[in-house]
Amino acid sequence: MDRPQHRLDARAALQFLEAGLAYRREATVNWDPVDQTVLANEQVDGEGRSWRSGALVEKRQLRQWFLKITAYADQLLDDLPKLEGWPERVRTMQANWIGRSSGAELDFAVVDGEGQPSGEAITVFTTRPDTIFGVSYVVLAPEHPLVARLTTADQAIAVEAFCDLVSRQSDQERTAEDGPKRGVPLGARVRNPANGELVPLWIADYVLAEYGTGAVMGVPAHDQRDFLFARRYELPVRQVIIPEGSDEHAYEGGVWTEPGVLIHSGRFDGQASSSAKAAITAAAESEGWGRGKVQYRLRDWLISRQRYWGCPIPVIHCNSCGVVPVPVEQLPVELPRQVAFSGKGASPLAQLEDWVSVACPCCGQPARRETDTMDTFMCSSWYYLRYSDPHNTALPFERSKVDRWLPVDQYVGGIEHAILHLLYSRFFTKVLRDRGLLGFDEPFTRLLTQGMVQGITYKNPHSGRYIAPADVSDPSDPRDPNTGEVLEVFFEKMSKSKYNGVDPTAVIDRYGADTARMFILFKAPPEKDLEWDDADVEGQFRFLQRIWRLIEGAAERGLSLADGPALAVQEGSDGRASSSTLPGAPELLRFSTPEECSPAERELRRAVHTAITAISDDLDGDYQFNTAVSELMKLSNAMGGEHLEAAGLPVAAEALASLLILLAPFAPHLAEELWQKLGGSGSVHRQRWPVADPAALVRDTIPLVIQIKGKVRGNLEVPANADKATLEKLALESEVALRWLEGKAPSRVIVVPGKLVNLVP
RNA sequence: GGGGGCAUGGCGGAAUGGUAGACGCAGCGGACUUAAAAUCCGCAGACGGCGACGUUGUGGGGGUUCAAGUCCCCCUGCCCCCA
Repeated sequence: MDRPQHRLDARAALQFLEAGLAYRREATVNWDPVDQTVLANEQVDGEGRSWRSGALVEKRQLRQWFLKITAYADQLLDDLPKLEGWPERVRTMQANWIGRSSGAELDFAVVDGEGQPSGEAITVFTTRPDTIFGVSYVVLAPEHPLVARLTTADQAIAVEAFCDLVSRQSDQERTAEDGPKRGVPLGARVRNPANGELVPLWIADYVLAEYGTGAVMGVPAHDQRDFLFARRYELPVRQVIIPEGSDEHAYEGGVWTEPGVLIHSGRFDGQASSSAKAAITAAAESEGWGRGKVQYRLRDWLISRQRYWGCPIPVIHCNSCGVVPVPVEQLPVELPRQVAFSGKGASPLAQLEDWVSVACPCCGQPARRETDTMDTFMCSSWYYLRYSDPHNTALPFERSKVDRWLPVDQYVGGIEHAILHLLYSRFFTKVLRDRGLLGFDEPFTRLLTQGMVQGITYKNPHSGRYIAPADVSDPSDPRDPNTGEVLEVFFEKMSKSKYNGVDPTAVIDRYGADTARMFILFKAPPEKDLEWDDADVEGQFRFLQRIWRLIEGAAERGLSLADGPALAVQEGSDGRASSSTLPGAPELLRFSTPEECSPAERELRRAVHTAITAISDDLDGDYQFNTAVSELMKLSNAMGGEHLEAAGLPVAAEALASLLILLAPFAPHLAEELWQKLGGSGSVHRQRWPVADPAALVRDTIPLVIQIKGKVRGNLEVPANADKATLEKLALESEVALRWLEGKAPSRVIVVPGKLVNLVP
């Protein structure tokens, strides 16, 4: 199957191989024993079952391909503050996902039955080296490579049974803080390097092989999970940190995880726990039993998939040359057409001997193709770069083109991509930058995480059944059509099983695309979930009809955009001649001086230019489409009734042209049609965006708010240009002030010009 | 358990520390109509008052300020992410 995208994806993948950022290793993976395939963590439910087969997922060790995203962990974390155009919460989620924590690796020597060193050591990772004197046991992950060797004969059966049990659990189950902590002792002991004590070695479900060193030190007095574990197995709990100013009985029977002061810690007694972390790490380094270590929660990215669909990882395995990249001229690796989908076994590709057998590109000896395909997130991590150079057949993209168009100014996606796609794309960008293929650090300058459309949902609280809205006869008193029970009503993500979906084509057939679009924009801010409400759709439709009647009425009265003085043939700033209205260019509008306008005209112009200001602002920077639509409504209200008729042709034409140009992005079809109806030249979508005329916004008088001790007590119409002293004088003389101050002079007067005067008695 | 976010009329939602509730939906009253729909005009947080107005009000409790939905602290509830 020839897939151009695969050739390009393969090229991208080779970049990682060449950079040394792709590797293969044994990994613990989720294995579905029924479907015989690997599952992603997200595809395993809370009970540890496959989302597809329902089988209990097992842990298996398999050789898989990884991309070394951890090599970029620091950059991915440290560059987050630069992403000022991203929502704070997405940045926080990425920072938490990367999870950089500073701590130490400490070595616990394994001892034999007589307490003598056996020559082996367990290295634990901890963020709390300050608590090492409180260690009462050391725990390995059941998958830890030393488990088998360190298990004593009398524990062997128990250990094997436990490992088998744990392999059936999901990571989430294993590490949940409120879940049971289970484990078994191996029989061996280790020596605490700080105080020489011998403590038992255990394995437990709450320690993961993939995190840190796969081993932790158990400090029950200062870690919640260690505490639960110790209590269950009656292991000692020794407090070594106490809250400052308290004694060692301060939290007996509980856990203290906050900072404090060290006790029972030899030469470190009395130190603050914060400084003891560094001091104990330094001691470990100088004495050779540990070292400072920065640990990440982020794991390398497992990209192997045992699927037919997908781009094959472009390498060939040769017995003498090792892993050899498929030469560029042989890309893409074409997928075979004759495939048996048994649904079982490894990748369907692995069963096709003809396809798998190939000559090594290096030495020509018989070799075998890689049969794993790549995770689909590989493609989505760089597709946007291709848009800068879509017709290039030689390269995925050319640097000059990608540097010209990228990074993406405004990216839009759901919050569900906060970690996966958005983190992978940032990783790709940094790698390709370091390979010299592009010249920027981040792929997306601004990010909008849009909300979901939710549908009205009816549910019978007793039976738990969902009821289709069509079956609810009276929405104001929703009842189950079968039983008559009162239904629960709420808005939820649309889903077939909940009968709460909305068919967009039905809405468009009935009201048109303009209504549907405006409803969506108006109903809620873009980043919020939106509750689909037919009554609101209807309301939006009414608004567009009002505009239609407004324009039609104007056209019937002979108003035209073609012959008003407001229209001037102008050359646009881009040099393209366009005969268009320039409603906002004050130098062109001779009628715009306040003296030449009637009071009604000035009022109308103020409404027009207020709308221009507000809508332009709403479309710039943070997108506030909902308030932009409400400004359109205000403008059309201000043009309704007698208001438009009372204005002369130039002002009326300016108002009409402005309304349609402002409306065009929201209701493009209607705006264009009405533009033609009014005799506008060209297309409404090719007009210059209006610029507000400051002179039109000026008022002679403004309502001044009079506050007495911060409470609004009245209004006063005052000259708009009055200075502070005048405003204070007017306020003090006002009827409101006389009534509330009862003749006494206020002790304090705050004047906010243009807004209010606050008189404090 | 940790981190993040949110909380405003009957509903969706507006409010650079400066008149809370813009705009809309639902509602109520009126006009038009034989009637209904559509349309147009008006009312509308709550409580009190015929009214002018007054009191109160942005989840709860404190604080900063002449002034707090907005800033700070504590609490409650809901949502998301991570364990």
